[in-house]
Amino acid sequence: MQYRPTEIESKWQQRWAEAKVAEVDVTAPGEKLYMLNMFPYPSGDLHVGHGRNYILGDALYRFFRMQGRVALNPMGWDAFGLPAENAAIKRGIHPREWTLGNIGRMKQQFARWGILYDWSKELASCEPEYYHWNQWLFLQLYKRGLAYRGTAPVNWCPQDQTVLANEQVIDGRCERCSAIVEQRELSQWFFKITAYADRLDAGLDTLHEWPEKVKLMQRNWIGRSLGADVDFDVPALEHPIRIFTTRPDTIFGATFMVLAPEHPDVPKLIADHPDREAIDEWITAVRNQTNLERQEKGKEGRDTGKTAINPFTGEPIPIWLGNFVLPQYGTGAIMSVPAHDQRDFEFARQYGLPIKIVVRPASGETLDDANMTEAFTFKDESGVAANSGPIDGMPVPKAIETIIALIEERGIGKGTVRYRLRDWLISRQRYWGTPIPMLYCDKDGLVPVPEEQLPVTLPLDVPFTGREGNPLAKHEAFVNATCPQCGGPAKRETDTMDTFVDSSWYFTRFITPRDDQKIFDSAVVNRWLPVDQYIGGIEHAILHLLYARFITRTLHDMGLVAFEEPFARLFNQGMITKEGYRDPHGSWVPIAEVEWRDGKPYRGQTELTAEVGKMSKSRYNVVPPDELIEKFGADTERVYTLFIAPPEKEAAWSDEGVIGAYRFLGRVWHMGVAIIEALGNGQPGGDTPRAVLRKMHQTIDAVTKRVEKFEFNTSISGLMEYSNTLGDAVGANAASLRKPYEALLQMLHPFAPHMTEELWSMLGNEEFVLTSRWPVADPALMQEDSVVIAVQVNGKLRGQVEVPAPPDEATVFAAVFAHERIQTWVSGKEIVKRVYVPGKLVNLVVK
RNA sequence: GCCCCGGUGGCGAAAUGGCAGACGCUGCGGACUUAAAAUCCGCUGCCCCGUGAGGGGCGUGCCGGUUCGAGUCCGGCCCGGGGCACCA
Repeated sequence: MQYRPTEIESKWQQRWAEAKVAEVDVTAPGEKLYMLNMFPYPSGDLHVGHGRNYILGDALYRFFRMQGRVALNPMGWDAFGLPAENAAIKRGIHPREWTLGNIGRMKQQFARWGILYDWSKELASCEPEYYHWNQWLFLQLYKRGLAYRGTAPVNWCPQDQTVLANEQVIDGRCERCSAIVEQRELSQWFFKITAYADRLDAGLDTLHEWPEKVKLMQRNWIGRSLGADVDFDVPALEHPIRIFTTRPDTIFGATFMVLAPEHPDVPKLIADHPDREAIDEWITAVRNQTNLERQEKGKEGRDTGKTAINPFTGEPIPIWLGNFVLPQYGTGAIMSVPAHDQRDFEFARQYGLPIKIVVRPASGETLDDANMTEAFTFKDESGVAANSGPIDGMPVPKAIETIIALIEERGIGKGTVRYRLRDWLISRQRYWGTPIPMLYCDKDGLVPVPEEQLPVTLPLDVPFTGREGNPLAKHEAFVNATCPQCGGPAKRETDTMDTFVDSSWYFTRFITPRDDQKIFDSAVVNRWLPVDQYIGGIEHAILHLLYARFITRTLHDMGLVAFEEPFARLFNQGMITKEGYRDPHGSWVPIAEVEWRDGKPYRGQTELTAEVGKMSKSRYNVVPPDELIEKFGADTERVYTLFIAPPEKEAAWSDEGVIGAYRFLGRVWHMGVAIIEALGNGQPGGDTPRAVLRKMHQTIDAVTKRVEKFEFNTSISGLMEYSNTLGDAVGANAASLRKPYEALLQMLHPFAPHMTEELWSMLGNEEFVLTSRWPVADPALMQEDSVVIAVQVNGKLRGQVEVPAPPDEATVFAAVFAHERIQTWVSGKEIVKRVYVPGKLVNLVVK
């Protein structure tokens, strides 16, 4: 009987769907487990790289449900976003139609992979039933002052014709389309995530089951800095200028001050400057530069001709303007300590400003201040304050503490904490998103849409003409509304929300997705959340995961949820890459067009370069699952995908490697057929051989531990080993292997669910997915009959002896001395203490 | 520049401080076949000695340290990947 995966798989997929096996009653008793894969953007077709993500989640889900947990595994769609709108412009399909079509195809693909989702909980963020609550959430934040409209320099993507959040700008380019982002001064909607900076930072310490890497990235992004705000008197102004520094201990070395060109005091300071026009011109030029251009240009500055008084030395220091001082961070003004800050040092050298050393090495080593090539940055006890009056001789940390106390005493400033994090810009000048529920009334100004009027429905009948701004703004019926306060005419806000708003709370909605009275039921949500296991790509380390942590805290503060962290355990799977080919001009060559000559890739007469990279259509290196499943079955793809490498690692897809997984499943299949035949022949069962039983319990023990640790690759290799053991035994007495074989099927089920389900029923058992449990290892039966003891003398292997298990000391001694090649010996790790024989040190190592 | 994470056969990778390379791919040899595919069996880190059974040496990026014993722990380098980047 041949292994025919295709027939088996469609049969069971249909059966699982009909029986709704994954549907969960959220009020049912039992030990809950909330599994979640990050809900995908419905971009259309899924390739094997996407598959890794969902297969991994499904394997884990099946494992947990076999362990008796009430496991919820929902799936939905992050369905708003730019690609749908671009498709509409390019191909004349409505974004909604395009999105829903893609969702249909992706659902089919999930089914073909044998993935069990609770489809009764399905949601799509583009439907009014969902974005209604997105708008409701916005209003709650608005009420609490956490959503506000403000004017600020923002990132503008000229390609996508919209503003972007800081998190969506990568190396000065748009995350989505790679166009160079421009700075524009615009009035926009923000969420006040900075109000939660301290809690978002502190909360990271409680996330013990998150990858360190992700926590570190978030920590860097939030950028908590401890320091001090200090006022410097400025004779030319009526008020002092406040600076922020993380190194107040170096204040005696502050030899000049630098302001951002945007600093509010600048116009006054340069008002009577002889080169005022030139400086103004320079300021305008700097303001119009993108961050990228500023950095490329290097440091540039202008002297204002005015001075500030260093509050500790009492000396006047020049005030400069500098393009490297950021207006948005700190106070937009810095004290420059060129001796101990690299940027200040470079600036001082460039403009010939004085450098004064005020920290020296604790080691007593002297510093050569005449030939400095870089700043001496002592951040810890390795440095002590020098030339610094009251703090002279203090190690840096102590000096910081003391000087802050002095600053506060004198009333010229205070110790402060600053964050790099900036408010989350959530408005987008695009159509396909959640309308922001706000109105502009000539009389009442900015007016929120009353909750009972929600949802503000996104009109579907809009023209998609291309690049002339947001089509929503041209929809008269949408734009013109009535002011709920005065009853007069009002205009609707036409900006829509960043889709990251949609995804920052969807995990709470999955519990009660059809509730049309409220966003969710707090009691039920508090039972099911936090999510026990969250799975997704590392690309969301900052964006989605930070926003979700923020919004969850706001929900907590509204009294809607009891927890502050939405995801207890996080796992980031690695990408699947595939070799692709480029011609000498750099264009990608479809794999089908590559010819091989002397082991080298060619197209026509040109030799090609092989490259390994992310699968994408533009690279022509996508492996679609269809053919693969047609030929080998979804179980093979699942097993191969999990076996290929540790799941957190990037892995290169190998078409040859797939065959190994297929052969393995084939062997398991044929072994099963042989056992079933033997049982059917009335062959006496007989006792399972001890060695097989032992291997079974050892394997159960090992595989259980490995799956819990996400070590799917070694779980599968363990099962291969075990199956090889069974394969060797099957010739002797197949009928005696029923139990050990069933254990193999049980452990293999999360990886190859269809085949194991089929064999399970061929063995006459009840439906697997509904009844079977994960096997439990018996430690007593794992014990070996004998133990091999390696005898080492001075680290060299001298021989081996075998004694019955468990080994006792006397037997080991006797056996070792009886061994012809061993005259002396000593200690091992587990049984014996170390023993010294005259002149030699010998070890016993228990294996 | 700062901060992380890696470096083991031809390839993907295993290895609570205890016989490095499990498991799989590739390759080679064989069985089956008219033939091929598929399948099954054997070998497969490198070098040397031996006709053979077998034996010996070297091996986890480099240098050093701890230890009876190091891929694993410690110190210093080299190389690769990732994150942040005028954040004061």
